[in-house]
Amino acid sequence: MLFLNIDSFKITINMRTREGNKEKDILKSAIEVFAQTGYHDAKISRIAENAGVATGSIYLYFKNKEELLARIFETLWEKLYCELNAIQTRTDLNSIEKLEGLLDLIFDIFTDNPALATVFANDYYRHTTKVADHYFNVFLQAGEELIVEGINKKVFNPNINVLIFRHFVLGGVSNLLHQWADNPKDFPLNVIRQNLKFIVKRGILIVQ
Amino acid sequence: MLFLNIDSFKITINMRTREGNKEKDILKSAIEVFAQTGYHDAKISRIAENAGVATGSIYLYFKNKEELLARIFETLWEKLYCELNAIQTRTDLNSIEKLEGLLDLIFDIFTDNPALATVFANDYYRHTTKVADHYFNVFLQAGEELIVEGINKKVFNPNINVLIFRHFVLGGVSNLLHQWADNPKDFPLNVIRQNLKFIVKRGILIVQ
Amino acid sequence: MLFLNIDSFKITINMRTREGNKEKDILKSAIEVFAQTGYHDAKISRIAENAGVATGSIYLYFKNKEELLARIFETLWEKLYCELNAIQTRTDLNSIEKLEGLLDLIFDIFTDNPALATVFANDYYRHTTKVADHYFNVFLQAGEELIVEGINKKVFNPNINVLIFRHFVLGGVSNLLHQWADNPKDFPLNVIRQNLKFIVKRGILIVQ
Amino acid sequence: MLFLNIDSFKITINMRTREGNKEKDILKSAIEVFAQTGYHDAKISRIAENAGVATGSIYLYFKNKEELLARIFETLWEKLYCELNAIQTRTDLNSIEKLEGLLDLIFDIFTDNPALATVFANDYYRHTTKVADHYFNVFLQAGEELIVEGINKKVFNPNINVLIFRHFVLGGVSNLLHQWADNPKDFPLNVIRQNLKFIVKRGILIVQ
DNA sequence: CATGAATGAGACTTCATTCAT
DNA sequence: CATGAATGAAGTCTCATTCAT
Repeated sequence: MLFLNIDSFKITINMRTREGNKEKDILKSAIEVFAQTGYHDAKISRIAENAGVATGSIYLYFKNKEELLARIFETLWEKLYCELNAIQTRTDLNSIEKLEGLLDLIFDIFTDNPALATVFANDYYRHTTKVADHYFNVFLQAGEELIVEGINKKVFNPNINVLIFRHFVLGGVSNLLHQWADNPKDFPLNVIRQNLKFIVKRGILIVQ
Repeated sequence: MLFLNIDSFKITINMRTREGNKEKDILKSAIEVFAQTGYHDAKISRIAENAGVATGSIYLYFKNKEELLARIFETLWEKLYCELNAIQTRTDLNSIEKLEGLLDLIFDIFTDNPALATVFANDYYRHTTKVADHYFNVFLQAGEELIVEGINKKVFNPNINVLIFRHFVLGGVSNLLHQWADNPKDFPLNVIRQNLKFIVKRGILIVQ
Repeated sequence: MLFLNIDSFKITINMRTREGNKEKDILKSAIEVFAQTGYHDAKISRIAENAGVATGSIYLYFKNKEELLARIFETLWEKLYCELNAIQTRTDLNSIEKLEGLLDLIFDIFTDNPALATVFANDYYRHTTKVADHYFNVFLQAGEELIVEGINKKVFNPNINVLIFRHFVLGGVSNLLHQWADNPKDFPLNVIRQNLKFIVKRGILIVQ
Repeated sequence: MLFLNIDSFKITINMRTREGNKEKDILKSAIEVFAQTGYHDAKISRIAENAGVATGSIYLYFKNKEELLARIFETLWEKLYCELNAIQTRTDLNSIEKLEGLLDLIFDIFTDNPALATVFANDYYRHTTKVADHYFNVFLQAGEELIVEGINKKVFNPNINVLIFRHFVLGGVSNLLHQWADNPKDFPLNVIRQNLKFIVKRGILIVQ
């Protein structure tokens, strides 16, 4: 009896917190609207409507419009960083496979949410915050380590500047995803992925 | 004496207005301000002040803010297209040299005007117009032709999707130039250029 | 044991709700918050938090924010009116003593609740209601009667316009209390009280 | 000829600056609207409409709504201070006449602009700024000096605390003007002025 | 009675664009 | 052609109030 009472009490408590996670709904909606119109032309009222909440509700979960964008990227980079770490610590993969894994990772994330690619390509650098940038750099540095490891193992070309390589590949991938998100029928994603890996690998591999 | 006074008075007044092409001054100023603040946060009044003209004068030369950005890129792509054509028609260069020439072309243009790289990376896709896009595509297609020619001459890998390659390289180059424009001390431009060529070539070349 | 547990559980729950009069808690809290921030900048949520109740609970006791302020003053004027009546009906006091008693009355009330002086000085006239104003006027008229009585008894100067005198003294007292509530260390309340009585009675001139 | 040219040049310049002083129009309108609705409920759009300008024009002359109120009082206190100084330096007036002159000064200013009295009574203390407060205190201290001078000349009672006297009289005067501004028909201003001077000087008691 | 998440109306402020001079 | 003061439309954000639990 006592347990039952306590349980029903807990249930009562939980019912007060929203069932459908409104915060996630808003973030999802914001990504879509940001992708469609760009950060500046995205109206809070439209994000709210698209999320199925009232305009004011946005401000229960986010301090302002800027934080909305920042949180999108914080979440994104954190997720990417965690999954990259999982790849990095695997011992059953060689450096080439790890690099391919990293590219797959990026493609998988953005395949699940194409709008994110558009928002990243158009609005990230202009509107990022210190916190979001921190997460971004942590992720990028983990990526760099993967390359450095490959260089040390004499699999990747040591003459390539890692920082430049990273910016080049990131820009290329981001642009490809951006174009794909805007016009997915022009080329299938798996074709992009294969071509990309080929270009990246043949570029970095030591040619015998 | 009287005339002289009046003349010198007029001259003083005239010195506030530029001798040269006011339209060019405005475009130059717009590129700078767009680069600094982004298209949306760029205020017409600041572009005018930076150009040494009155706010209203902008509208004597440009229909509106959007056209200002559009004209920047129309000019840019047109110039790139012309110079690429000059390369393309040369008979003393092989495909590899032509590809390198294209990359050099892009680097040279943006080296002369780093702000342009920032504006392109951040604001082009969101705010371009049909006309600007037309010039852009004409330039890109000329670039594609150069690649196709190389494939036909069995210099470039025929398995690579040219469209994907083009988007990848363009995104990569643009991101590199953007990073460099924001932070030119991180890596010298000639190092970027060399690395880039190496990555692009080793990626696309048929390995013997 | 089971019952005991349930009881103690309920008690724990109940301890979060106040034992005492929730309506009074809210009014007390409202006075504090109104004094701190002014009526307009006072947030209902802050009044609720400060009172130890939920935001929505305010509306169980008060129709809206306006009524909160109105009730504060209704209570105040009613109390002042009752106590003034007690003075007025005393036969052991002459007119001068009754006037002093009225001033003491006002000082005593606001000494107990300095925030009230600030709220009165800043927000009463702008946000009062008909009901609160009615109570206010009833109190003021009782004060006027006291003065008229003194005039009839040839103790107070008959040339003084009673209405003007009342507005002048009320304004002066209210401002003094307001300044004191904001900065109680500048001058002790009893000094204010003595000076005030003196000025009201004798003015500023040295009497020959 | 030269002079003529220069003159006509100046005229051209002056014609560009507005003829009707828009800044003053806006301040005048703001005082009216602030008096009618109070600072918080005064809408910028209504102040603009009332001033005969567009909403956005307000912001050409004032940083924001707060500065609008601050400038009203800065102007007011500065004017009062200057005129009080003129009185203070006169040698043909004794201390009593100077005190009366100060009260006349205040009455004259607010008679010209009754709304100002309402705004002062209701909104000054809550919304003043450091700058406005500085001007206010400079004026009040000049008033205090006048009283101290009277005390030194054995005309005013030395037992009266000057600070308390100042707050009392200021509060009383302000309340009287406020009541009068709201309801000017209840009592004519000259009656208020005479009664006030009498009470301030002589108090309420019949002097034997 | 009590709660506090959700609502949405409304105001301040910005800034691209205009137009009288 | 040139000017820059003036315009006014439109979006972000706040907060009193409600209502499902």
